Amino acid sequence: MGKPERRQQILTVARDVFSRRGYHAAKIEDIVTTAGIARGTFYLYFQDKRAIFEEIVDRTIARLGMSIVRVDPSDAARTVGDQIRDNIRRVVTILLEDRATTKILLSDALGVDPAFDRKLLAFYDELSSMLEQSLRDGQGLGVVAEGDVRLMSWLTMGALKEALFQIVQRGAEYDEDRLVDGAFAFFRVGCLRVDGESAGVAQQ
Amino acid sequence: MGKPERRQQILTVARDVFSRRGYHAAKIEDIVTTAGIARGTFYLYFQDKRAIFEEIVDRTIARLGMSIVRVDPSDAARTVGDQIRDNIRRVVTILLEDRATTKILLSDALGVDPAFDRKLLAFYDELSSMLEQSLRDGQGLGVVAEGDVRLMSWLTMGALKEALFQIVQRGAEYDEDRLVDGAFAFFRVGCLRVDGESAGVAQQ
DNA sequence: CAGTCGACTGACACGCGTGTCATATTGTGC
DNA sequence: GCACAATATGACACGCGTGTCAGTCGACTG
Repeated sequence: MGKPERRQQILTVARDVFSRRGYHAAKIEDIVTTAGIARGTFYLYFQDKRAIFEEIVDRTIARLGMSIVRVDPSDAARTVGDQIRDNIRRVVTILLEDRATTKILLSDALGVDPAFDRKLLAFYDELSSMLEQSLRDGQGLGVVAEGDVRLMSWLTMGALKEALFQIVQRGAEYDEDRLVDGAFAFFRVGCLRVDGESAGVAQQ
Repeated sequence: MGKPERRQQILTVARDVFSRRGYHAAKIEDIVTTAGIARGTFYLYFQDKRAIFEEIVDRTIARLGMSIVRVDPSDAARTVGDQIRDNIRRVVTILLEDRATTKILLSDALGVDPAFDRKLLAFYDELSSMLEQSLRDGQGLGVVAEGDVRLMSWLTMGALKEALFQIVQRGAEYDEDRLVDGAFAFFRVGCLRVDGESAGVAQQ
């Protein structure tokens, strides 16, 4: 087996092991025996456990980062709603494509080590800021509800994260379109239909 | 110091250490030195590291479980909307009350060990099922939008979890009312205002 | 066939953190 | 101020997983 193939093989095996056991419970021994190689071979290809983990997660993070396209309200071809929906779809597609990595990203990636935590939180921050800015722009255009955009961006990100986590966590099949449309509808009109009857104070 | 006080002291210190360092990075040594006691003393009060962690998390989980009250549509005094808002408020109050524990619960609790993971996931499942059932009931009453209730319950839970996580993670002050009202508004009417213009397929 | 080189091997040493236990210290009733 | 229990101590042994490195193997070369 050539060097690049071996490297890729170890990466794939490691991804599955991390996904199954979680970062801390996953032993190099597990990866090595599953891959059918010796302990030492692993260290010819990766510096250490953290390095291979980081590489696995980084790939998906990078793809996610690329997948989000700024909404252009002046685009005559695609409505703002459709552009938003497309963003959701791209994120969902990437994350459902490689479920093992998604599970790692959404449940084990935090708590690996302080430096990596910072990196991951920085990524989420970046996403969140981008979303926040988009929402603010949207408010100016009247396509986003009034209110705290920072909170909205958290709520939005969290909603999608949890849905994707549940789907990959349970290994359940779940139709991509169903998820994208369901999430989009949720962001567009919420889920409660209690308008008018609530005696609560209106926000803002 | 009496036995119960000492026990409580260790619990409090441990909570802070877990919150700061995360489960795996937190050493018994850290807890013990912070509490100003000897290593052996710790083991007089708790069986092991996992046991004290579990006790910390269990408390909050139990409180959360108790805090959610079934919505009663026939209640003349409180509208359905207000009852839902109250549920959100109770959850938020509990989780913002003890931010250290909330941070542990929302970022470190998964990946501690397989048995504990199952337990935690079972709890989330329970919450999710309860919510799902409520949403289904709500659909019957016309106060919940049509659509996949399971997905809605994930989106809802995730939205709240992320918002709370971000707040405690950053140690940011965030007004409880602002959060409750913002989240409620989000669940009620979403955040996008792109009605009519979207050429996308309507869900369901 | 000897020589060289890259890929692979796996026994082992090392560090680290946990949990124990024999001992010390503190507190209490008489 | 003694006896005895309750509480606390911390050096230590143990297990475990990581990362290393001296050495094997086979392929290719002149």
